[in-house]
Amino acid sequence: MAINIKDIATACDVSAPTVSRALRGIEGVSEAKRHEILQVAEQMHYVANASARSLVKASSDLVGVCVPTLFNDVFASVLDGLCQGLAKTGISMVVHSNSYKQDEELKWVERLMSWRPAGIILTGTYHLPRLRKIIRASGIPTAEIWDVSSEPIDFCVGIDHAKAGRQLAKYAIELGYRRPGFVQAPKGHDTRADNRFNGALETFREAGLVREPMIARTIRSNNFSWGYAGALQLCRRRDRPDVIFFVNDHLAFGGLSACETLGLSSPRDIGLVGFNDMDINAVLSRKLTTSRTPRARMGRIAAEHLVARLHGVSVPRVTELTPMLKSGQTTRAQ
Amino acid sequence: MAINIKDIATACDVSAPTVSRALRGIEGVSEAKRHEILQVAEQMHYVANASARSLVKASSDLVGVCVPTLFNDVFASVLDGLCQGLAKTGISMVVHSNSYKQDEELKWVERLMSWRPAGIILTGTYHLPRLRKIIRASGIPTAEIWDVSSEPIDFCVGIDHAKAGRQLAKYAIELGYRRPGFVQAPKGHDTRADNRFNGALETFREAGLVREPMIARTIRSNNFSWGYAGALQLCRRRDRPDVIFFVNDHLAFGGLSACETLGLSSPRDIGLVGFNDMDINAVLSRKLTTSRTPRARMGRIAAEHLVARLHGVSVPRVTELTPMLKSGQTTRAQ
DNA sequence: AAGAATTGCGCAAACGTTTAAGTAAAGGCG
DNA sequence: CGCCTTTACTTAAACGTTTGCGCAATTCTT
Repeated sequence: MAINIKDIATACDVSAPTVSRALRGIEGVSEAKRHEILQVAEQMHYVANASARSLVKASSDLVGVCVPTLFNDVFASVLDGLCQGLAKTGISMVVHSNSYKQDEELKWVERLMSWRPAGIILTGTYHLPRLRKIIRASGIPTAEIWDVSSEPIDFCVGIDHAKAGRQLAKYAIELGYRRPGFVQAPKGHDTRADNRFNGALETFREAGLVREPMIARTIRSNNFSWGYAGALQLCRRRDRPDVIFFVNDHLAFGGLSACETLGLSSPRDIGLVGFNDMDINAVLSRKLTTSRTPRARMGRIAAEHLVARLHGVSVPRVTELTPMLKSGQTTRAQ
Repeated sequence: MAINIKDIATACDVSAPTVSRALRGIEGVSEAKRHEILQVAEQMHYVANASARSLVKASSDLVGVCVPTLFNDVFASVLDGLCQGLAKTGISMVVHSNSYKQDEELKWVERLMSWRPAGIILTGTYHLPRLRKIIRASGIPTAEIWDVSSEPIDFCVGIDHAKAGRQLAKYAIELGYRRPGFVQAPKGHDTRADNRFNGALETFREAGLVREPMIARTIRSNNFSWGYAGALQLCRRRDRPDVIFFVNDHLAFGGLSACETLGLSSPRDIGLVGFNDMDINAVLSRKLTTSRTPRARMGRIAAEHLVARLHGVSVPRVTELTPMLKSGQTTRAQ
């Protein structure tokens, strides 16, 4: 049915390997023949068979990418950056969203492996042991993004979330906040968020300010209502926090609305702190205090490093980028 | 290096085809042998070679998905829905974001074809003629989502954007708005947005209300500032519009900020209308007037239909879903 | 109990490409 | 002119699966 290399070979009166070489631009084919072959291939609508190629090469030009969610500019940015960085090298992306579930990530990687992918990109540095083992054993170049670890599977490009949490907490303390509240994910749901939380909490503890942290750990169908519900829960306490840290900006926006609902005004009555600096923040009249994560850069670097690795060039095991604190109008002025 | 079916065959003292049949759960292998084979495969860490399988089957268990952008809840929703709908059937998604560029979509499809994908999912129903030809010729089940057309390549699942535009315009006219402005994409950039625009404009024209429509056609680095800039442009005109239609909610939020900057209050001084009903809208104290697009449902249906097609079951050529008008607080009350 | 049907398996070929090894012709050099 | 090198190609084998066919052993029929 579909045209293959042999059909072209017959049409051009040469052998299959010659066609193969001509198509790949490899030495050993006369200029005349090559030209003829390319022309015939074009007009016969020849489409190479990637499976056959992968079979003999024992490796494909596919790269697997697993993100925890697609409903987040961070991962959209990363995917977008990867897409642009990889597409020009002829690599295709096999994408999966695992809803923050490690076992689903593992299952997906196991399926992915059957394609002998050229590279793998995972989110975060916490994975099931079996996953680490499988990937390590395969020797496939693997990037872990968004988080950093001293012992990546292969190499990582990300930020130190605990540090980021500390930075935000330190800033809040300087502003005079003393009773922090946290709208978090259930433990283990989002390890990076947990790390930010722990970093922030530690900082408050070291300043001797917090014993029992006020935490809301609910999850809702979407990020905004999750933040809304969490903020509501915290603000209704008798010892209402004077500042709330949200898992990310999405939740913080929800929190902002919750405060309005309760008649609380930010920053007068309560401080609100997000994370990521979503694009929407740029156009808000009352900007959120948050931390700008360099996600586009992260995607670009991850793509570059991965491509380098595919060419056999070695890359740094750990590439730590730094988020930038952005003081907004949801915390009091200095 | 990697374990293959023959290694297992040797270890179990059977032939390769028997192992193949055992692993695939196909008749013709005794229960005892099958059990032994599965066990040995497991402990030898056997990973099937998808390329080899695809080669002989002349088709892979990959599905290609192309979206115009990832920075939009609509396509995040769709991808998420597809991911969940397809993953359980063992299908992997090859994803590409083409930045609304048709020629890039074409190039990507050409690359994709080399994998002999089981299915293809495209966004919208406008494509380069060559792309239609290629896909039609391949006979690969193909879904076109987000838009509908009476002549889909194969089948489509989406909404009628012109109708959606008309619905919003009709509502605005009922509310008494008479001088619409439009913050649009450059012509041809986003065909669906153009259709919504045309539908809305027509409706105003039919009501005898508009001669020369007021249009801002700028693009900015992100949607929010794009809407901001567009609104600014329209509001500074001497004959300022009394209602502005934005390509989507993202832009409308930017527009809302622009109005605040200019000291204009919505809905008192100006009406603002978005599209999509982004999740954030649910928690805003002043909700945007917009149109709720059934994107999650769209993704689910597209996945279901595609899976059905893969099993040889036929599906309706055109599945039209309907968006739901959501009146908010950025247009005056009825 | 003889023939027919079924079960459980092996053998060989095929899928489309790449790669290694080989060969004939052409060109270079003394 | 004979030898060596280079160029342009061919042939054969390999990659890991699946599939169609064949064949023996077992079970079922009458």
